[in-house]
Amino acid sequence: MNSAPKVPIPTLERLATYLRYLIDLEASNVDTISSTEVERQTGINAAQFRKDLSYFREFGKPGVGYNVVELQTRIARILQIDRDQSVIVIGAGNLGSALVGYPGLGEHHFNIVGVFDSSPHKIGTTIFDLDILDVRTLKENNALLRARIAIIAVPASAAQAVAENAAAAGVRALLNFAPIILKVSDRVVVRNVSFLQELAVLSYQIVADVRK
Amino acid sequence: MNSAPKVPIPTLERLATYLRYLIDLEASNVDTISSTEVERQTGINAAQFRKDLSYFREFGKPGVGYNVVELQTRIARILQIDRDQSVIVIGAGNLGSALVGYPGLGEHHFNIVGVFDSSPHKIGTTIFDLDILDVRTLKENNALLRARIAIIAVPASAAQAVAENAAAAGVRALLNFAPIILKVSDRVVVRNVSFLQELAVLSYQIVADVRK
DNA sequence: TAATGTTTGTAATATTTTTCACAAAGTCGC
DNA sequence: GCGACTTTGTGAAAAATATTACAAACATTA
Repeated sequence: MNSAPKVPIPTLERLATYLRYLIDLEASNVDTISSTEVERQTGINAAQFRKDLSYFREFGKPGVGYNVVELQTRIARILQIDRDQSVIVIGAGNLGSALVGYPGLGEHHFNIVGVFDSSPHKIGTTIFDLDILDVRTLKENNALLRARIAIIAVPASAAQAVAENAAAAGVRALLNFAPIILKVSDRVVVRNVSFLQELAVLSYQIVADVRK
Repeated sequence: MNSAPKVPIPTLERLATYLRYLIDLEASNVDTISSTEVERQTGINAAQFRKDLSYFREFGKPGVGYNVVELQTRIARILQIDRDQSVIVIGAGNLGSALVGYPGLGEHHFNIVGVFDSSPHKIGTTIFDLDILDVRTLKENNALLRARIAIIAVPASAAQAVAENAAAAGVRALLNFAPIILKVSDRVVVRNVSFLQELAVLSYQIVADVRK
């Protein structure tokens, strides 16, 4: 399906960073930007920026730089966030709730269309205008909701089962907040976010006295 | 200060993963584990595991494997999470609040000792038994709290200023949730968590049809 | 104790990612 | 239009990270 030379994950991560930055630039009425200026403002090497973009044909004009609006549009299209995407959140605890209420998601076309939980105390109640649904009805509900991205914000003990149910319900991508390595089919992509891992690395770095 | 051969960041990240896994193993009364078995259960290459550990002298016994409790203890010490660490949370919105209430942190010796916000509606109120303090008093308060790690959960527009204040207040490490690249002194280490970035990468990967 | 099997630690190799360096393309002032 | 700049896009080099492969260490069985 995808015959393009494969794009490194770090490049994709940086594309998202560039996009944020370009949105700010547009708001400041800057219409052109050079890779050198990107480096000055983001700390990301200018050649890195150019190489990242080079995975997707030409963007810039020699001697001038990049058109802010055009680059923004193209990166958004590459990342598929130029259109609305349905996302479901599984787990309506503190973290799940915070994510449902995070306005940044909607601003970037990630529309949360469903929230699921297993607790009878939560099912049927509402959170940020969304009904909390029974996680046991995930498959039936997602047949209608058609979300391809799920955010897993349940305890570690429930995460693997939830991941499998999500996959069976047609979900193709998981953003996993549970501190566990999920085993899923090749058809499903996973990214993990672990606060503890991040804190642990910082904790080490403080004493290791790493310099930039 | 640190003359040890420098440890790759990916290795540190994996150490945190191993630690979680070892805690589970101990709970299941497993007392010895081999690198092959680690690979089978976590998907992390066995040699990778051994190499990661090799940055910190020997751990295992040829022909046998690794003692679960001992390895756990040593990794915890390496990551400095064998002792209590004070952490402050700046920003008491949905996300900041969720973090304050996240029990996993305390379980791993990350003790949240202070929560700060700028909103007069929040200052003086309580969240999970902690008073919300005025972010303008960060420096004075941290002189007492002595946290070296701060979690930044404020809007992007406030994050840079907050980071600078935290650094001035003696904070040495920042876990930044704001979608912005912080500019801080060499003495401060930063790690960024961006939900949008994670979702954007997933969003790309769904259509790029990446296989493992 | 010897033979067999398992597992570690690491040197060597391979792969991935980043950075360098420069030709080609474009701008600007005169 | 010409010369002096600026900036892109990308091969080539460098650096970082992951994997392979294997000698050495230890266990186990007989």
